[in-house]
Amino acid sequence: MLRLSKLTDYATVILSFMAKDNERICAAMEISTVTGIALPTVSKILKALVNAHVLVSTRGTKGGYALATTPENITVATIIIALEGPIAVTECSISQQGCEQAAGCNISGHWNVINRAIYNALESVTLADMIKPQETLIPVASLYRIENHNVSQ
Amino acid sequence: MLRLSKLTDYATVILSFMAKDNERICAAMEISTVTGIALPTVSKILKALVNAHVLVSTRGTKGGYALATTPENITVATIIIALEGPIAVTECSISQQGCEQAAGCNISGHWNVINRAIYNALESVTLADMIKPQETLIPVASLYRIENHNVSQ
DNA sequence: TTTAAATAGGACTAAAATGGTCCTCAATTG
DNA sequence: CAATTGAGGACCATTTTAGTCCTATTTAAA
Repeated sequence: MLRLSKLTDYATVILSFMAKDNERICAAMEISTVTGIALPTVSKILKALVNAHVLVSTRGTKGGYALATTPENITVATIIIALEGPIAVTECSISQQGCEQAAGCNISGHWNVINRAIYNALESVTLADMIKPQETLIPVASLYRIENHNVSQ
Repeated sequence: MLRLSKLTDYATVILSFMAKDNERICAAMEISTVTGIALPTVSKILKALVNAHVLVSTRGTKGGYALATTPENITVATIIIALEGPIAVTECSISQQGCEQAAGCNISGHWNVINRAIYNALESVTLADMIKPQETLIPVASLYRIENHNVSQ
């Protein structure tokens, strides 16, 4: 189903909450209470987001987490990569050593096209978009097809 | 990583082989030999593709599988849906009952935009594209961004 | 200077999804 | 009627994922 993991889903919920009042420092405990996600799980997610430079953290009493930049500059692609690693639909698109399938696998180039398309779609939606009321987004819902898009002249 | 399953990956390999000489009826055994994928696994995939009307089958001696339509009419989206079910990046985009997260989940509408973008990207590549030599595809690799695409007038 | 509150990092366990195999039945051809 | 091939589904083993917990480390405040 091309599903992303629950942790990534949680991450968007957490970040959406933090983006509503950005600049503010939130403790993991507070986020857990507000979102209803268990504290250890929240911690795990926040740590991953710090490693990916989506959040910055301060330790000690009064410490916590805050957005590293404005919600406009945080894309869905960045969030997904932080939690799940590089966006690639097939195994062979990541490890460059190609697949061991003897005969008919010269299709990896085509997967790369698809990967790029998906990546760009995910890169095009930011955290700021996510916290807008839904109505504003609906007109954008009619969408893209590669064959209609005359990119190569 | 937004990965699709191995079975789906195998399916594209199998279909690429079948598309090279379409119209021809291939037995599961033959496909297994050619692709190097174990027979029971090949069978499982072929059955799923028949259920999704991507392939048609004939039983009995001299039976086997053939494409249900031309490679131009079989999209990557169709193949993925056949093996993995509907394309949806989050759980809540499938089950319409919404998530139980108490507070801040009014972002499902935004996921739908992303789902549509991904779906359309996958719908835009056909089996016929997949069996073309890679070179022809590379110019298309510069890609799409929602914000540049003035769809709603 | 001590204490409490907070994150960092990683190990570990349990649960769920996936991959892969196998068995029995049904259909078709020679 | 026998051989070949697909249909359908049950099943197990493995891998992945989710979730928890423990032990530092850092910082602010008492």
